[in-house]
Amino acid sequence: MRKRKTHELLTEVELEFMTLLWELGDASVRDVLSKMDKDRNLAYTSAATILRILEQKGFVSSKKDGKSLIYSAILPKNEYQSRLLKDVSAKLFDNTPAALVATLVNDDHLTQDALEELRVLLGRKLGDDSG
Amino acid sequence: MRKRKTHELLTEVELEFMTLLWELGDASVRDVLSKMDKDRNLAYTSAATILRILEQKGFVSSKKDGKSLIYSAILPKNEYQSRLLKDVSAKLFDNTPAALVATLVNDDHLTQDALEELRVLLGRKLGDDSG
DNA sequence: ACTCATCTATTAATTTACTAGTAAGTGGCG
DNA sequence: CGCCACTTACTAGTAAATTAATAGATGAGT
Repeated sequence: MRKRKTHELLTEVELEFMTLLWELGDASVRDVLSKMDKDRNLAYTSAATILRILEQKGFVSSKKDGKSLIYSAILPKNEYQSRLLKDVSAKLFDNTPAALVATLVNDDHLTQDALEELRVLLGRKLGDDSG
Repeated sequence: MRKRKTHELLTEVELEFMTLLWELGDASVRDVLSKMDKDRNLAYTSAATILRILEQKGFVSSKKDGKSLIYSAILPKNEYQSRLLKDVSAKLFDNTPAALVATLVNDDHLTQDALEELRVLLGRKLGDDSG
């Protein structure tokens, strides 16, 4: 038997929908569909199903408005960002976030400006720029 | 129809096996099994299946040694680390790695030492900029 | 109130992931 | 050689993820 999933992480499609909800705030099925790429071509009922599943899993809530449901995210985006990074850090970076950042920094995806931004951020976190 | 997967990212169990292979270097099915937690209780044939699948997907290679196969990782760990972070950055941080790091840094999972480590790292990167 | 467009809920089909059993093959050793 | 422990290959079964069709409910306009 496989272990029962705990629903702490979003699946691919669930993340796609949550991203839209995070941007939209409150949104109906129709709203979410409208915000998708046209070439996504997802059936209305499919979108409705995904949103219902997200609600079952506790990621979003819904309230009735006329005959339709208005969904909104319960799980905040920044909280999920933290959660995922924690998972990635544990699974692939030996629980050493510094190693994770090192990979990013050394991977020349970062512009000089981004690096500067990070230094400012770190400086603030470390208290001041001395020592 | 669903889109066919491209096999660029590892599944949960595949990552578990790759992690062991990265540590072991060359390894037989038996070797990998031995390195697992005892309470994992995975059948020998299950492990053999996972490794064969990893080979089909091109993540590992194998060579015959006596009657058994010796597997070794083709995909280097650091390359996969980069690949995954790129994916996470794109899907959840708007392709802005600095935002990703900001989340980590602000999440007080980081010890003071880890923060120091990061500053050193950044200093080095910002120091030897040549352009 | 009736119609109808639109919505939700249920069900189903397909694919992938994971696990393991069965069968078939092979090397080593008496 | 012939046995046997062990290995790989094949097959199957279950669960989760994704998509969508069908059926049932309901609000809005006439």
